[in-house]
Amino acid sequence: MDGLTINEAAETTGWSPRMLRYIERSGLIEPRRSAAGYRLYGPGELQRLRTLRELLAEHEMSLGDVGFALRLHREPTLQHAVEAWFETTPSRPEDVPAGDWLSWEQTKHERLLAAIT
Amino acid sequence: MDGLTINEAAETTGWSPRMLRYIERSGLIEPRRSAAGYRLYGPGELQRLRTLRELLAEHEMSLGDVGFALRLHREPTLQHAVEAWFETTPSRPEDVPAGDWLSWEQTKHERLLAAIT
DNA sequence: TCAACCTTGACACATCAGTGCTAAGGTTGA
DNA sequence: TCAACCTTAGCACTGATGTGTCAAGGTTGA
Repeated sequence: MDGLTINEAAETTGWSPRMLRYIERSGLIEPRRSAAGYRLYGPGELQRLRTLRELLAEHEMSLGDVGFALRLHREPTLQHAVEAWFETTPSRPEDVPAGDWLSWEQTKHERLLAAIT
Repeated sequence: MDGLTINEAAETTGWSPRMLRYIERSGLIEPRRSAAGYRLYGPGELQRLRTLRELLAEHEMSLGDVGFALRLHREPTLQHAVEAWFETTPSRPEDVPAGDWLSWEQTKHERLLAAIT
């Protein structure tokens, strides 16, 4: 059975066995299994587990954040959508002649009317 | 007072006023303020608010996720750290002569001993 | 002036993330 | 064989997210 079992991996990485299972369910690090279903952690997994701890500690982020970064990494569509949102400039009153966009956005009363309709 | 007030912005974007304040505290969209401190949403903010809703709905993600993506966008250091973690290959037993890494990782008993010491 | 709006602060509640622990049952190796 | 390990499932608790609502007090505009 080459590879460390969950308790051994926990010992050498500093995570608790409980968290190793949780990290696995989060899709971050999925060790292979022995014939009987035991988790077997190889050197690669152990390294990823150790650096994962540093990553979280040094950059004030959560497992969920890493999980999302992984999604961005694997889903180009998602990455593009998010970047497109960033491109939506925070404010550009020049796009529309001054004072004009407000009328386009409708006046308060017209909007209320529209809401009722 | 050019710009929509919070309730007006809520009406046209579909968010509740409560959520607009929440989104602001999350650092996602921060409207400018009038002299008296009223939030004033311009066309840019309104657009971002609308597209934000679509982004969340269409990609099964949370405001926290967008916030983290924004951090990645603004902190190259963080982005590099995360990418470096992804590079840590999920498993590469070839790096070390077969059966060797296990001894390097110490045997179970040696590790237990080390743990006590 | 005064109704209708705005502000911040706080209570409340559901859901999820993170984490520990126990239970019931299978695996392993000296 | 049997102690020591593994598995999944589930209860439980803290803290954060997401969201509503109410209170006390300032702003605005007809």
